[in-house]
Amino acid sequence: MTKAIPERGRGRRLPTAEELRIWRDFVETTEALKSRLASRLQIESSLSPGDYVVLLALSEAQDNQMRSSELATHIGWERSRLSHHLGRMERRGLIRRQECATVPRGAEVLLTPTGAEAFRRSTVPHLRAIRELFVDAFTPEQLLAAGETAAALRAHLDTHQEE
Amino acid sequence: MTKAIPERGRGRRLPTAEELRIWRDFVETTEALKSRLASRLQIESSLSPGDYVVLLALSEAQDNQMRSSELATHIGWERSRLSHHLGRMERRGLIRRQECATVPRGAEVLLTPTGAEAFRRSTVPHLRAIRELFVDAFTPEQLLAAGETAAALRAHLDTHQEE
DNA sequence: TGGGCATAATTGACACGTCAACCAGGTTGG
DNA sequence: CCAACCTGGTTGACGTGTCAATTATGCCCA
Repeated sequence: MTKAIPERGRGRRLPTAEELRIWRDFVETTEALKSRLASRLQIESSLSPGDYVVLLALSEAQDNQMRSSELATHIGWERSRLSHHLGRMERRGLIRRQECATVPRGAEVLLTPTGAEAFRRSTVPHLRAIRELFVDAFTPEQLLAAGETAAALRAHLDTHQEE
Repeated sequence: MTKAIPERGRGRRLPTAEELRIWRDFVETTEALKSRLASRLQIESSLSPGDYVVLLALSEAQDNQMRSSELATHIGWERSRLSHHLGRMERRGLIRRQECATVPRGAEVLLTPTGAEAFRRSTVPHLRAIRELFVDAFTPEQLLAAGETAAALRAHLDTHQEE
């Protein structure tokens, strides 16, 4: 059945002009959204999106601290990326790293008072920006549709892992 | 009418948990999509997404060349970003820059045979990847919905320029 | 006992982006 | 005339991300 068109089946088909237009619109727009939010966060709180996710995770963690690789899996980052980022955050006094008592060679990442305060001050403006730039872009139905778009995409990407 | 709830009108409302969930899903997924496509392009053609858009623009340009700042506005990049990127592409022999005859202080960017060939070899695999990773994630209706999501978002971002 | 292995994390090299500063060459107005 | 500005473009500094290599530590087992 799927072989009805022998040499040009689904596996070889290229996107139509319309599909490509949607694709371009989609990437460009999400790109713009990301950068607008990043710049708001930077201006209002002197934090990058990366800083924010790290601070958020630590704020919600037991004792405001977490093992480095747990943190990495929790926020879905590669260890090396996290390591670089923690280095920069440590320089700015937002977090601290110390030897982990229980795990050999483990590093405990912990929120400093400075970091906790920076996060606390950033949340409301950041959430407001998310509402203004993202949520308010849609009607309630459109927002649900956006959620379903994301869900479909995610499911597809998850099942089609790189071989 | 919009003042029905005096002190907590639209201007102050924060996203609900559900809105936030959708938001996070949306950014994370688009992020993953972008990186998956970039890595396919890299593996299959040794090009970055940036390379691709530059090469695409030049391929479609008159005589395979374009003034630097025209190119920048055409693909929607800042001049400085383009300048840096062209430097890297020039090092790899994909493009060349030369003085512009007509415009004082103008730089003409032109496709080299190497660049043209690299682009030619990259298109089909790249389009295929777009179909596999993006288009095939959706039913036709979902794809349209994704297009409308992008359109609504873009319209919103355009009208709400940074003040 | 002493290789090999696995795990946890860091490091270095390099691509990419942004921001601000800078460098030409006009044009323009006091 | 020349200073003030505008345009086109580059540069440097720095934050960010990926990949591959490296370091440190414990474990397993021949």
